[in-house]
Parts: sequence; structure tokens; C-alpha cells
Amino acid sequence: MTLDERKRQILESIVKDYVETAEPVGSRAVVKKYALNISSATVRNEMADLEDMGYLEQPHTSSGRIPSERGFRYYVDYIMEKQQLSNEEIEMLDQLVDDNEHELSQFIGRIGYFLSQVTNYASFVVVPSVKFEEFRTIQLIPLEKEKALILLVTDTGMIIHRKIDVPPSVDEEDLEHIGRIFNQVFKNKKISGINRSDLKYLRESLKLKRKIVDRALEEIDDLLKNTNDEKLLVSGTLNILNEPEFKDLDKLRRILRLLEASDAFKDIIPSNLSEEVDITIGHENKLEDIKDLSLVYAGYKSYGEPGAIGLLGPVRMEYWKAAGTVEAVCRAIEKRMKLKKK
Amino acid sequence: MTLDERKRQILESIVKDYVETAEPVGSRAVVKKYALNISSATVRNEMADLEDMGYLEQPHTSSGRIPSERGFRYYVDYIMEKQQLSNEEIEMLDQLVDDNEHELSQFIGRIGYFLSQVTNYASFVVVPSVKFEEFRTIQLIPLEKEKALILLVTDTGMIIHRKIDVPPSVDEEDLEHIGRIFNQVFKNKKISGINRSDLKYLRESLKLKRKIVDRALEEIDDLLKNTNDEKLLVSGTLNILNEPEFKDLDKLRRILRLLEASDAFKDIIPSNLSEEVDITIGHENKLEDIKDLSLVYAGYKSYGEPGAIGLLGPVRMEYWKAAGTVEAVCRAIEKRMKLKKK
DNA sequence: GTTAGCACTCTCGCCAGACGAGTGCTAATG
DNA sequence: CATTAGCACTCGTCTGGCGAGAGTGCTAAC
Repeated sequence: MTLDERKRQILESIVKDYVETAEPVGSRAVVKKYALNISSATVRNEMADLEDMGYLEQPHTSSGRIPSERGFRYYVDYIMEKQQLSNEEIEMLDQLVDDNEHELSQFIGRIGYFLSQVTNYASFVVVPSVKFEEFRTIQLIPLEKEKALILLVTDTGMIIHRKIDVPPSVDEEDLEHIGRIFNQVFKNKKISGINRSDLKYLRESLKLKRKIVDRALEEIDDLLKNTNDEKLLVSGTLNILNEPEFKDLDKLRRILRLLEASDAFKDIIPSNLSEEVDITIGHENKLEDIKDLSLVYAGYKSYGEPGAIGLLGPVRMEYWKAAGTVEAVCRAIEKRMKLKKK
Repeated sequence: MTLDERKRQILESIVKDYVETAEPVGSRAVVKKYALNISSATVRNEMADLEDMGYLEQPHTSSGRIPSERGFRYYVDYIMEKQQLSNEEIEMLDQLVDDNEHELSQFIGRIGYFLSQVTNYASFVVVPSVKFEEFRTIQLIPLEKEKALILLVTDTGMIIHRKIDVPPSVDEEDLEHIGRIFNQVFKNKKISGINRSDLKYLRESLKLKRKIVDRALEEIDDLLKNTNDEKLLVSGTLNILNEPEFKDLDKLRRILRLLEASDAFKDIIPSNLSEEVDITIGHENKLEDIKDLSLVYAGYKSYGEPGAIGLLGPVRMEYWKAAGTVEAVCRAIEKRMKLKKK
């Protein structure tokens, strides 16, 4: 598994050059561009060795070499150093973290956008369902005739709402009264802390309005269930248009479709998420459609729930830049989480 | 300007065939496919005439003809009949209209999605800023330490909110008190109806907390300003990948970029919106980037404010289907608006 | 072990020729 | 006089061959 220093240098040169140009790299190019003190013939010998070992491959007998997926894997594991963000980029990121006005999920969305902008790949973010702790307030707000809005605010500042029908027998004043009682019961309660006696109390205080109370409870239950699913945000999908490997329209279409259908997309994200940057290359991915794409991703925690953030690009990807940026972005999310807590 | 019956039939045949196959149409094909009782030679003569008049053009001297933009224009103006929705489609649309749970803007979003699904073109919807009439409620909800949520609900069921900082001198009880007073002043008031004396009353009732009151007012003002911009929703952008005219990657990229950047996109929508379906073909569009696309669109009213909805496709577009669907969808929106009002 | 040199391979772009779809024109027809 | 059959002609596309160029592998010399 270990390569001598020169082979590593040559492999690195080929990776860098191929990522940049998307063309097979010849022995002369390696010597010239990276100013090694050896002749092209030597490089040729080494390249032949590297090919035997499976790190390089030749599209045709008489062309230069390109790194195989295994070659990229070796590069990523043993040679690559993550590239730090530029000062400018660091500043942009800091600004995102400091802007405290927006909700966490919005912040994470912006982080995703940042990621795709800086790297020129498609980014994805899995925002975990916010398992909030307590209700902060619950309200019933009359709208047009026979309609009202159920509105919940959680301690995390998330707002959940739904419009419901109100029986004609319940007038605005009733609604207000019911809302007050609801709020009394739920306010600052943990979700798990709502017990039978609370519900009983609720029903008894409002027994004349049993119908509307039950309806509201039902809706609240439903709302809590439905807001529980994690969200997937994707941005920068059009970046893949720039990659020459996707000049094939059919391939392109498949990938863009995939990126648009978040359901399918979720399957591609590996489940063993650590907080370290992880990389899967080409056929290491399980899903057929992305066998010629690579993922660079990492996990993070949002209120204790695991989320994921990462990049999707061609196998011929600037892994150093991608990994560096994903790492920086993860640290930024952590920083933000701490900021929130204090 | 008027063509005799036979020329119109031939033009129509060529349009239909070309839209279907994206290939130049030959004289024989016209006769065969559309079972006209004339020979191909006659058709050739007629086609030559139509070309002289500018309704057809020949990509190369020895190929069939394709409709020119002028030809499409003639077809759309004088020949086309809008194709009605299928029963199945009508049912889907009715279901959308009847589902009363969601907010109007969400409904319109779904309508846009429906439009793109049914026609296989990219759809756009301009949702006008909802100039709501009255505040239904206004609340201040304490969150973590020194943070609170300003929450407005309008009579249209729209919810606007923002997190603000609270000076440490203001505790939770104060906040609740302030919220109540705010609500008292604003509740069921028209925006325009909030006058100096209201504000004066507000300030005086809470003069000890002047700082937080001013801050809140400022934020409310800002919120109202910022939620005032109309939204643009685009869906089905990937449908254009199916059109053979966009196999040119560069063209494709430009268009997809355009569709993603809503700012630029707004410019393409003509401003003289009637409630009739309108069509602009190719170079009739002002914006350079869509000179080889066509628009099929119509205006509608949402709470009296003008919005727009339409389709974007290649010049070689199924105008009959597109126009029929846009029309149906507009009627659906109208229907929904009436439903709301009663 | 490294390097210079050389024959060899394979791709790519270019060109010529065959093919075929479709036209325009002419002359014949009702 | 409109319509039609027939035919020569045009032009795009497909195919195969050819030369140039890039890059290799191998051999022999250092």
C-alpha cells in the first residue's frame, strides 16, 4: 500500500493536472509542469508501475494516464491536505455565523448556498427535524368566518401553523377563550410532559365546546407529526453543467432529476456520519445513478439531532478544496450552535 | 393576410408535424400524415407560396420546411384552437381548488407545479405581494433570554414574524404586557388606519419601556416593507432538457441560469397583462436570452392585485395544449378566489 | 537506476464519395 | 388553368481512408 516518495509525487501531479484539465496526463506534462528533476522516460516507467498497481488507467494505449478511482482514493487518504479557506471566504463565513436574525434552519440553508458558491459543486444539507422541547405559546386566531388559525411557537423559535374550520356555533369570543385555556395548559410544557390529566382538564374546562377542542387537538397532533421530517436543501445544482464529463445530455438529465427529487437524494447520503469530513468516490457510492460522482460530506449536530452537509461533484473533483470547505463550514455550524445556547 | 383554406390546412399540418418531430417537414409527409386529397407536387407549390409569404422557411435548399416564427404567429392567431384539459386533468385541478387547508400562496405554488406537469414545459407564477387589509393579531412571544418573537397575523391568514433582541431590563411579564397593549392597538385595524393618536397612545401607555416599543415598531415597519415584494415561483425547469433544440449545452446553461435567477426572470414577463391568454413567440420577446423561446401566459387577480402565470417553452411548442392549460388554470384561480371570499 | 532515441499505437480532424430525402421545374393531363 | 407525374438537381449526412500529433513501451547506452 505504501508508495515511495517519487511515486506519490507523480500520482499527486497527475491528479492535480487531470482535475484541472480533464485530459489524460502525459509523462512530459508531469515533468514540465511540476518541475521534477527526472526525465519523462523515468516518469513513464513509474507511471507504468502505478498503472500495474491500479492507481492509474489509460483510456487508450497511446494516450496519457488518468487517475483511477483507486488512485483518487489513495490520493485522498495518504497525500491530500485539505485546503484552507481564503481570508475573504473566512470573512464571508463569519458574517453568516454572526447574523443572528434568522432562524437556525435558514442559517443552515445559507451555509449550503455558501458551500456551493465557494466550491462550484452542488451542495446538500440535511436539516434534521427540530425536536423542540417546549411549547412557548399556542394560539387560536380567528380569520374569516368559520376559519381560524392554530399557531404554535416552540422554544426554538419555530413557528408551526394550520388553518382549521370552526363550527358556526363557536363565535370569536369563544375562540379567544378556548385559545387562552389551551395556552394555559400547553405553555412552557414539554411535549412529552403533556399528560392525561392536562387533557382531561382541557376537556372539562371547555366541555361545552367539545367538538372544536377535539378538532384542535387532532390538528395539533397531526402538525407535530408532519413537521417532524427532516428537510433536504440542495443548491448549486447547475454547477455540474460546467463539468465536461457531463456533456452527455442523458447523464446530465439523470443527475439533475436526482438532485431535484429530494426523496431519492436522501438515499445517497451514507448513514454512518461522523463529524469528520468523509469522502466517497465514484463506485464506492451505492446508488447506481451517482457511480460517476463523488461525495464530500460530514455530519453535524443541531440541538442534538444529527444532520449532514456536503458536496456532490464529479470524480474528477478538487477534493482538497471541497474537503477544506466542508470542514470549515462544519466548524461554523458548531460555532453558531454554541452562540445560540448561551 | 388571409390564406385560403388549403394553405391554412397545409400550414397547420406542418406546424403540428414539426412540433411533434422537431424535423423539417417534407411535402410527401404532409400528404401522407394528414390524408389530404392532393398530390405532393401541389403541396410543394403551396409550400413555396407560403415560404414567399414568410410563413415557412427552409433550413437548407433540399430539406423540408419548418414554420417560421411568423408562421407560428399566424397559426396561433388564426388557426389554433385551445385544447381542453382531459377529464383526468380537470379532476386534478378541481382537487387543488377544493383543498382549502393551505394558504393562497401555497395554492398558487401548486397550480404552478400542476401547469408544468401537465404540459411538460417550465411554468412560472408571479404571486403578487399580498396587500392585506387588517391585522388580525399581533404578539410578542418571549424565546430564549433577551430574545423575543414579533408575530403578525393578517386577515388573509398570512403570518409574518421576526426575532428581535430584548433589553435585559425587560422581563417576560413586561413583554407580555407590552404585547397585549400592542394587540389592543393594532387588532383588526387597517394598516392605513393606524394614525398618530394610536401611536401616541401606545407610547404613553408604555412610556417606561420606550426603548423596546420603538424597537418593535421599527421592526414591524421593516417587516411590512420587506414582505411587500412579489414572489416568483418557477417549476419544471428540467422539462426543457427534453427539447432537442437545447442539446447545445451553452444555450441550455444560459436558460437554466436565467430560470434560477428570479430577478432576471421577472424582466421577461410582459407588463400589459390581460386576463386572456397571451402568447409571445421567439423574437417577439424582448430579452435576448429567450429569443428562441416562447411564452404562453395570462394575468390574474389575487385580492385585487395583479399576478401572472404562464409557461416557457421552445418556439416549437404545443401552443394549443399550453394555451388551453393556462386558460383552465386561470379559471381555477378565479374560482378559488371566489370560494375564499364568501 | 536513469535516460535518450525510436518505432509503434491510437485518436482526431479532414476530405472525398455514396446515399437519400426533398425540392423546383417542366411537360402532360383533365 | 389548376393539378399532377416525372426527373434532374441540391445539399446534408454517413462512411472510410489518410496524415498529423501526442504519447507510449522498449532497447540500448550511460
